[in-house]
Amino acid sequence: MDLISVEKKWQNIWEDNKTNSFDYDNLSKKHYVLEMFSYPSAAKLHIGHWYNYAPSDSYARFKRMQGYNVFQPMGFDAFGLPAENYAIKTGIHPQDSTLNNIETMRKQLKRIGAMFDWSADIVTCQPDYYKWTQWMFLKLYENGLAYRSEAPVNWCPSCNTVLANEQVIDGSCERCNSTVQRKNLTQWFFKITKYAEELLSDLDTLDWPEKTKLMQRNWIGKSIGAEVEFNTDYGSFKVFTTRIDTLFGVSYVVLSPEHKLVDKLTTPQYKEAVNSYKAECSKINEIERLSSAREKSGVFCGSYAVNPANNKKIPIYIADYVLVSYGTGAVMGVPAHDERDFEFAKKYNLPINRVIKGVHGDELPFTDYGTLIGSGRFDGMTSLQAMEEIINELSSKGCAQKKINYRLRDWLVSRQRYWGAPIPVIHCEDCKIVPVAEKDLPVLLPYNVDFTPDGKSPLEKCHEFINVKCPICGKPAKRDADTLDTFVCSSWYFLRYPDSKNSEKPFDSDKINKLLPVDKYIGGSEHACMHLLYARFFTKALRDMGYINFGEPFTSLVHQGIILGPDGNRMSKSKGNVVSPDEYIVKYGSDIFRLYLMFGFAYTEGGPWNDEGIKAVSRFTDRVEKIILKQNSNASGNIESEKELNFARNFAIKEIIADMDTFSFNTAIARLMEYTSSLYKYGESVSGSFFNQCVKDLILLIAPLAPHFAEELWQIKGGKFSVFDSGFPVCDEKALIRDEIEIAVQINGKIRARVKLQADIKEKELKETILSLKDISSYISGKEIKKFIVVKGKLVNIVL
RNA sequence: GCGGACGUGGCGGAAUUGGCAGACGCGCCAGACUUAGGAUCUGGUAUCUUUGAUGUGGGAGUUCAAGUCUCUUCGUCCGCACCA
Repeated sequence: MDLISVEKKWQNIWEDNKTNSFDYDNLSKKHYVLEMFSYPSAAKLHIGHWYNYAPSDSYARFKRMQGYNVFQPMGFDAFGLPAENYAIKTGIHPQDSTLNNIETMRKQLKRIGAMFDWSADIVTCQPDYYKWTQWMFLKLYENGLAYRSEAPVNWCPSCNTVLANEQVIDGSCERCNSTVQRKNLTQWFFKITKYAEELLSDLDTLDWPEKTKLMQRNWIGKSIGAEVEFNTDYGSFKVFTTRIDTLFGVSYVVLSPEHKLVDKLTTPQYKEAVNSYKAECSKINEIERLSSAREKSGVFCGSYAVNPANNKKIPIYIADYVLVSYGTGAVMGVPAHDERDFEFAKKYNLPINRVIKGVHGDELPFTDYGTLIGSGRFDGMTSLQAMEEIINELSSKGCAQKKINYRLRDWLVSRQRYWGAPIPVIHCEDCKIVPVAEKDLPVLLPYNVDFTPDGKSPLEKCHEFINVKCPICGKPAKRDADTLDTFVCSSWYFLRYPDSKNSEKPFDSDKINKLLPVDKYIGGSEHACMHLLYARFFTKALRDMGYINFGEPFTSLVHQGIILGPDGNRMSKSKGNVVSPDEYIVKYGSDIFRLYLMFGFAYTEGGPWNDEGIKAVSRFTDRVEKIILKQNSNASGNIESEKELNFARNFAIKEIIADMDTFSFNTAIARLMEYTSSLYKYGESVSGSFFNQCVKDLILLIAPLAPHFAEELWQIKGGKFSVFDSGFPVCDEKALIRDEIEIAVQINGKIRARVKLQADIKEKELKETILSLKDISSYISGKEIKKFIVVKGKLVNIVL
């Protein structure tokens, strides 16, 4: 079969017949299948896109054949840094390069032959989409979920620009190699932490990979503890601790270098040392700062604090292993019972006071729970009792309280860049922050801007954009010059698809409530903690605002693996190991390529590219085609053969259904190969009518996996268009019942014999039969049988 | 460093979730057909000192039974909040 022309033929027929358009009037059996949308940073689809989309489409087609009304849209996540960097390098405007890339990618996506409903297409960089991204911002702001605060950015002093983390290589700017510094800017945040608890607890309701849920749990990082207030001569500060039972062992406290009180607490004598330490810290990133392999460093600030438990004066240090962004930005140092504090105390000769005793183990630091010592009236209590009691006593004095902390931080959404959705806010000297009115959306991103990096947000330099009249007082005012993180665009796109052309609202709530949540979401696991968490946050926020009636966007989630280069490394231009799908599509056609992607890898694992197996898949479709086109005019058939073939057929149906539901495409294809072999083996000895039924099922079974190929064969065999509206085969369980089954016989766990027995044999009879076997009785003679374990229908184990 | 995963023949991978390790395929070997074969078909293929024994990165443990569970160790990969 000339697959290339067959594919073109059916793609046209499907498009003309609107075969893949979603039926909005039949939502009772809807199935929303969503793949993470494409990011058009390069003009071409790479193997990663194919690997994400083609197998997912096979799943979607399978569900459709099972009678579901499948909605499978596609779009483009079109804002972002790479397009802007490309523009800085080449002078080609991000909008031009992006829209061009999208055009090419759309054509290539169509050649996959996936059943994307292109009428629902969205492009996030177009005003009719980002208008509603801005609307989301306004709604979050109205509901107290967006606020401004200072936050550090990576600043390159030589390029005069803010750098993304990815542009910082070993603390230096990727372009000019200068040392990157941290600089505080006032920026917008979304209050995702308000939903920390729900984001955590609702994970239990989701059909997601356990590892992904675990990663999100750890990312949210709930810890239950207490806040304790320490007084100083210059004001008080709080520390967060999960081990308030060790409070009597505190020998110092540490503030993070960015803590608000640092300057106040630093005495003139120590000013110089503290300032130079702070300057050093601003050059190191957080991952390095938290590394426990790095030697701890810190500096005394000259002041002392009072431990509220025992009124002891303890020194206050500034150290970079404490982060402002977590807890209170201050910790109490208990060297005897914490690894990091222990190291720090040894380095700076601070006292190490043991206050917890364990059952065994005298070595310090001792980080387990135990019994209190040296803690006044709390001596003798267990750690757990003491936590309770110490909090009670201190909270009555007003200097401690129970506190739950999350590692999760609020989401910083401001970007000092051009290629993103403008933040719909106006800054007026008198009226302060003025959100743009909904009727004035979208705030259009101007085309003519200078986005070369020179210290200012590109939009700030665009006068016709930045200068406006204040909508309240009419005085000259300025727009916010920053744009939104592209993760904001992708946090709600799944809500837009079902109503993508709505110009009145982001979506129609009734429609969305019927079509969502997404039933199956497929995309890379690298999104486990960010995109997937942000999308969940948006969903919950929109629910609480009353726009939708569900709280989780993605009921079920699957991660595809990564296809690596033939050398086992990630594909990259610089490594020269990029494999392009195009050459294979031209040579074999898209169905063969799709089949190979599904057969050659474990879907969730991926692995190094190797095209040896693609021939095998091609050979397989040839075999399928030949057997399907074979004539069998037998009036009647051999009963044994028909029974065997019927078993093979129904076994394949049953297994393939289970495999398709779990994205286990490689085993589904293996079962199809077995079934095809059975057709070769028994095809000539069965009746013509039975053979035709079997062949028809083969076409239906292969249809989701090789859609054009199957549609063509279906037509040749006289089937009614389309094969995808012809139903998926259903397993006849009766055909799977066998009269005889093989039982493995183990002695002390080792296989010594196999016997064929009647399937319905009674246990007593089975035992007798097995013990009388020649192979077995020789092992047993003269020994006592301690146990006789029967695993029904599989094996027995005789323990001597 | 922290968090998460993975490790099975020469290779890609399977294993009903604790029950016959290596399904299916590639490669290789042998045979058939053929003027011819990098086509097609059939059979074989974990290893070894082969009446048996060993074997799922290494070491220990739980169990009648471990690729699967526990501990430990080595190696590889992903994420770490401004790449998306």
